[in-house]
Amino acid sequence: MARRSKIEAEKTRERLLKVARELFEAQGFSDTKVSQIVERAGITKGGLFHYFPTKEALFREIWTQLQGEMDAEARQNATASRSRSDPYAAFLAGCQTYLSWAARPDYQQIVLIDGPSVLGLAGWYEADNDLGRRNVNAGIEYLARKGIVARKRVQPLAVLVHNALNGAGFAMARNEPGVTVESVLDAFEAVLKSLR
Amino acid sequence: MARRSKIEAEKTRERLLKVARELFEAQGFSDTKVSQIVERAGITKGGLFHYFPTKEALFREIWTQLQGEMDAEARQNATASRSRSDPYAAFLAGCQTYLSWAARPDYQQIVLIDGPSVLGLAGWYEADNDLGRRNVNAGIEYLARKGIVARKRVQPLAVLVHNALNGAGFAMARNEPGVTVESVLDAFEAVLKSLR
DNA sequence: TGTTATACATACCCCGGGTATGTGGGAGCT
DNA sequence: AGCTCCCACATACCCGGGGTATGTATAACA
Repeated sequence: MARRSKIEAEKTRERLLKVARELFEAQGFSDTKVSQIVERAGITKGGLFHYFPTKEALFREIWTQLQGEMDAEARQNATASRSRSDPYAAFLAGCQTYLSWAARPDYQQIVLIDGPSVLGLAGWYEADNDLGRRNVNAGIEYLARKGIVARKRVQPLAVLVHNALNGAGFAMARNEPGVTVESVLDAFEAVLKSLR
Repeated sequence: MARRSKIEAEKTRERLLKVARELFEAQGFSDTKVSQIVERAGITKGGLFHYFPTKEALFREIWTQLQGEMDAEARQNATASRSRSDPYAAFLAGCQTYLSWAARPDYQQIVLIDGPSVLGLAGWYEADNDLGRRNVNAGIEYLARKGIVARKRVQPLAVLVHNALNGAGFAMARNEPGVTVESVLDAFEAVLKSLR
């Protein structure tokens, strides 16, 4: 076999991303072998390494892709309809979106579990700061402007809230009794309300 | 070389644990090679695999060891002096201990970063439930008995609080402006106080 | 003191990520 | 149309690293 058209090539690349994402989700990064990926994609190792320099680079692109999807949805929900005029509602909407993503198995395995170990603490944090936490920061900032929380507590509170949501996803994945998207969001709102 | 005395053997095993722990902390699990460990420990691969069936088993023991140390300190601080008569103070003391551990580089790399990816979500959660979260659960339970929080919110709140503390350690490691053990604990207490 | 069990050492296997190189056909130019 | 170049893969190979099979000398116990 030899060279394909540019359209075919783009399809191959997308097929690699799709197949790898499925495998990474199901088996984790280290248990997913390059041979498995290329087999399912219908090509050979040479093809994969033509598009991605390393297996880690492939993972990184999938990681970014997932985060991007989540961010897009969070932005959309946060600025939707009635939330537009109510910053607090926008904040809650963003949190809810984030929470529902943190409950997804693919998001957990790829972003939350393998992400830190594959990308390293620095790399993971760098990208995560730009996405998940921006919404949280905006929400806390709003509470500070309203005088509900002290300004000096904005940063630590944002950290606490962001990670509280992150970890809640794991608990939901385990089907812990009494821990669902609804109950967590309910408890979360109760805490925020008590702040007001 | 051949068989050593039991005392020597125990020292060898402890040396392996000590050296591996240092390497796991500095380089992470996957970047730490068995050859590195045995070289620093002054033996060969045969020796290591005599004590530990796999590299992962070695990691698991170190993971458990670290969690045990943290748990011991948390228990001690939670039941110390004046905290003994005040369950709320005991709860806070336990949280503070946990927070200070979550800020430690070794705890972060081994328990928080590599733990989930090496041990898997199930294994990590299983052990973590028995340790870090027991204290948090006890604290929230106490607040529920006092009627401060609704009983149905005990589980989700415990999840939120536990993970909020977990993630705060990462933020501190990054030297984020305004995020220290003191400021986080201050913000954390503010939230709890508003609940009362 | 003889026997056994044990604490390692030595040599090896094999899987998996990555590389070096080949090749055949599509795209552009004339 | 035909020639050339380049590119999308295929093939073959390397090598590092986890794990194993086996050997061996000595401590421990009878």
